[in-house]
Order: sequence, then structure tokens, then C-alpha cells
Amino acid sequence: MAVVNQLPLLVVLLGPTASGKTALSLAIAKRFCGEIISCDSVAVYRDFEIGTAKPSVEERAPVPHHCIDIVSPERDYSAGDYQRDARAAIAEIAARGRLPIVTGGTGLYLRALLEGLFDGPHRSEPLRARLRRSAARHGAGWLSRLLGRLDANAASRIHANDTPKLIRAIEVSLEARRPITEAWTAGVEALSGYRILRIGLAPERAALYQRIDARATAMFERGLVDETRQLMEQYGAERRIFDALGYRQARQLLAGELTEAQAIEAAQRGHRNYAKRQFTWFRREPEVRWLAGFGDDAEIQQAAMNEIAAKQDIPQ
RNA sequence: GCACAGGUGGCCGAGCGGUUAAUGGCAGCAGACUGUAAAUCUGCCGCUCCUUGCGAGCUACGGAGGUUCGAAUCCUCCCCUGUGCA
Repeated sequence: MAVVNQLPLLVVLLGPTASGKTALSLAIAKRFCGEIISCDSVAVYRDFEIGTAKPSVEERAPVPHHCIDIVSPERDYSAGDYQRDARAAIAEIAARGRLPIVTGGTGLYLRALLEGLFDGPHRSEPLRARLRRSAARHGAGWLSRLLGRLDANAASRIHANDTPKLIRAIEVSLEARRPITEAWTAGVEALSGYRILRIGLAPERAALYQRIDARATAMFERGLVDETRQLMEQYGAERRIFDALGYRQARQLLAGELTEAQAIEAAQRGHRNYAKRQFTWFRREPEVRWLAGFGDDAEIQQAAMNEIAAKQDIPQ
């Protein structure tokens, strides 16, 4: 039975923070001649090391990694940028005949990559600044009322307290001179040309939380606070990137708002909460082969390998 | 030992005679999410039951009594905790 014109395989590894995605991705890459495309909104930034749990330089040496350390922290990066960068990387890898492995925790980025984003304008900082100022003057509900006038449907779908989403919807409606609903319904361009295998890591919640706590503590022990201080001096403490987990708490510690013990506790909690949100997000992801365990576990790795091997052999 | 200040739901912390199962916050659980997403936001959150309802019952504000139509809130005694004086 000839396997002709079979589309290249794309492996997508998803799961909450600290579930062992990195270990599993490295094992898969080594076994199947793969290259890794990180799907992580913080790991894209250079110089953010300790708090991001990026794979180390040694870990990255034997396996090519993409979408890590690709922008300077003084630049803003977005889901749209990621969509372009990741798709380009996947195309190159596949063209080389190697296996692309997307490893991700950032749900929105993964969706942008796989399903696409609607065609909308870039962010406009001046407009955003004006909206925020007006919102501060007019009080709660103002942004929602404004959006209601621009696009009643969008206003009904975005909660009145969800400022960032309201602002984006208003921005799109104003900049594009048409309601964001129209952009939504125009459809998105999903990634095509690949057979996608989604493997999800779903370790037991209590065990995951334990790992998260230990890892957050370790980040502080390894110098997260110093790294944060240095990065803030270098790039400016106002950058939104310092709201990222761990860095936010380190910044609060430096500002004297928290003791070290409180900062560590807050970071642990933040990561736990994040893991929970990731579970919520990924549960909706279609066609995921869920594995109940950690990615560094030998049995789990074997199970993942089997999934991939099976998929490789099956003609489409 | 005496004098103050306190002991409230898993934690912190309001309430100080009646719309009080008890404001808030945290934790927890569930959910949303279309270009800053490790961000932001929503719901539930004493227990039990069901016809899942501005439903029914039960148990709750350190303990035991008391006052009152009615108490977490007032009184008495006791037990703890903190601070000050001895």
C-alpha cells in the first residue's frame, strides 16, 4: 500500500506549567529527529531566564529550538507575531524533512498558530492611552457602554469589567472602521497542510501543585530576584513583561511590598492558579490524546512515542 | 496575680441587639478568553435534601449559662491569646 502525498506530521505537546513538557519534547525530538517550536509568551523574550523555566542552553544544544529568545524585552510581542513566527518555523522544519514539535503552555498563542487570528489592526498605543484616560475619568462601565455603541454584539460578549478585552474590541472597531464582530465572522485562516497530533499532559492536580511549589522556590534560590532587578534596570520597570509570574512577585519584593517568604508564596500561588487556567483552556482543545502523568516519566514518554509512531505509520 | 486588648466560617478580617449563613480579601472549585494572555475577567464557595427555588431542614461567630419576642452583637462565670504592670 503506497503512502503517497502524505502530509507531514506536526506534533503538538500541551499541558500546564511544570507538567514536564520540556523533558518530553526533548525525548521526542531526539527519537524522531525533531525540532522544537516553543509556544510560550514569556520564553520568546531574551534575558528572561530563571523565571521562565526555559530549557537550558545545554538542553537546547542537541535539538534545534525555535521561538525562544527571539525578541528583545524592549519590544512588544503578540499572538499575531507568534502566529507568523511559529508557522514559518514549522514550514522550514517540515521542508527539511524533520519533525516539528510545538511545545506549549500559552493557550492563546497555540490557538493563533493552529486556528488563526481574525484579520485585525495592530495595537495602537496612543488610542489605548486615550481610552484608559477616559475610562479613568468616566468610571466603571464606560468602556463597555462605548463598545456597546460601536458594536452591541461584542459588548454583550465581553464582560464590562474586562478592560483589556474591551479596549482591544474598541480599538479594532475604531481603527478598522467596522465593528469587531465583522472581523470575527469573516473567519480565520487555520494552519493547514499538516496532520496534527495533539498530546496533552494531565498529571494529577495535587502532585502538579507540589511540583509547582518546589519549582517556584527553586527559582528564587537560583537568583530570580537579582535577575529581575537587573532586567528592570536594563529595560525599565514599567514594562508589562514584569507582570509575568515570578517576576511580578520578585518586583514586589524589590519594592518592599512583600517579604521574601511572602513573595515565594505568592509566586507559588500564581503558578498554581495559572496551571488551573491552563487546564480549563486545554480541556476545550479538540482531539487531544491525554496522558495522565508528567512528561519526564518514562512510561508517559513511551506512551507519547507510541502515539507518534502510530500516527507516522498510518497513511492519511 | 492585676489592668487593658482580643478570641468570627480552611486562613485573614468586617459586623457590635433584628432584611445575618453572617461585608470584604485570600485559598479552593468551575468557567470565559479571537494581536500585551505567565495577562484579564466571570460564577460557586457551612452541611444535608429535593420539585434546583429570591426552596426546605440542620449546624454555626472560644465554652457554659442568662437577659430578650429576637444575640456573633448585652450580662455572668470559665477557658485560651497578645500587650502592659507586678
